[in-house]
Amino acid sequence: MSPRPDVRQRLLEAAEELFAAQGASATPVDQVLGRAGVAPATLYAHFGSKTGLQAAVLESRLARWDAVWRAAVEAAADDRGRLLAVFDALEAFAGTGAPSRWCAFLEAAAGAPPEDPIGAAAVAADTDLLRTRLTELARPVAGAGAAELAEHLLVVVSGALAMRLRPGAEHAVARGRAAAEALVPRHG
Amino acid sequence: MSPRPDVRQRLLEAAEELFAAQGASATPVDQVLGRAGVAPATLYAHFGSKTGLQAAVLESRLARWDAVWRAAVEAAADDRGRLLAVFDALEAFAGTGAPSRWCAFLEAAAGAPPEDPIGAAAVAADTDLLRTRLTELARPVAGAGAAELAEHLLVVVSGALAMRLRPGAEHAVARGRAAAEALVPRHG
DNA sequence: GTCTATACACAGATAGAC
DNA sequence: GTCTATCTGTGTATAGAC
Repeated sequence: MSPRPDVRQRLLEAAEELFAAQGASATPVDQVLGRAGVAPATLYAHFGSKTGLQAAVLESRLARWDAVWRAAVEAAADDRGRLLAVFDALEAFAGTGAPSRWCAFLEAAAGAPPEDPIGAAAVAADTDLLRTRLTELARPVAGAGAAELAEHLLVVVSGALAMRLRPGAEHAVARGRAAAEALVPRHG
Repeated sequence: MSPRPDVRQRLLEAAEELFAAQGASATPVDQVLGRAGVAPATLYAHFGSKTGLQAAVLESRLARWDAVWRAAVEAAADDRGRLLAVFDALEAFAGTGAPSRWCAFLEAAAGAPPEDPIGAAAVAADTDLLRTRLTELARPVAGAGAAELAEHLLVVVSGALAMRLRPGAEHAVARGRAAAEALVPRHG
């Protein structure tokens, strides 16, 4: 019960907020340190480098996204609703934690060179989760066409995330959902 | 007829290639100078700042994209083809100039803070062109539903661009086109 | 208009004490 | 484990000569 508990956790939270809001590459380490109230050496003792910190943030973020999406699926009423629940999850996820500019995984991929292991791994894990779960959820709706429908929805979800970079970012998820609804057949 | 003509143009071309391949924020000015074979002071005499250079690059790039897209529309056979020609244009555009990692306009928006005038203006101009022309082209296909269909396609196009950041980037445009084809009715 | 040389700022990371 | 203080590299931009 020291007056400064869970330094690692505080660093993670500070970094996640700032990285989400501004982008990781646009966020100096000093700013994370300032918000967490921690000294530089401590950060490097825990995470080794800024990249290590970023990897830890993305890992934690992916776990949270996974949980939020799962909950949204469970809350949905029917097969079609469960498939489209990814958009409920996107909205719910924006509510948890700090506001984020756009997708942290795409941002990591965009901000780092293609061969960078951390950016590549993070976006690969995110993509894998999206593709796998969308395919599962599409099966009751589209049967043998599930993989194809899931692929189309993966494009639309990615598009909804990219739309957050365009003017009118507030409507990005709603626009994505509208496009997706036009894509998913009304009844299996 | 000096031995070093069109310094401005050479800077623009060098910057466009490097910015497209690596992202503007990840590209140091020195690298542009090296490729163009030009001294630092010359760049600042012409463009004022790195940001100014980036703005000039984006302007030139938008003009090229506009022309390529226009040509793709003219080459298409029917109304539906003209609407979907945006995907032909995306492929053709990737062929012109240097290879690019993903969309330079979205990259500018992602790499700069939201209030940054240059990133915001560039992505706004690009978005406006996409939305306006897609709506025009959707009219013969969807009539009164043109605006709505265009909005859906804007999401899909943005998604195709974002898919270039995910594993399997080579198939990004093809996947976008497949999703779009499922969205556009077969005959008006 | 273009060059050489350099100023200035800041970011990521470390040394060594406590 | 955490802190204070600092080192080092690099990036943008400019001064001043030609």
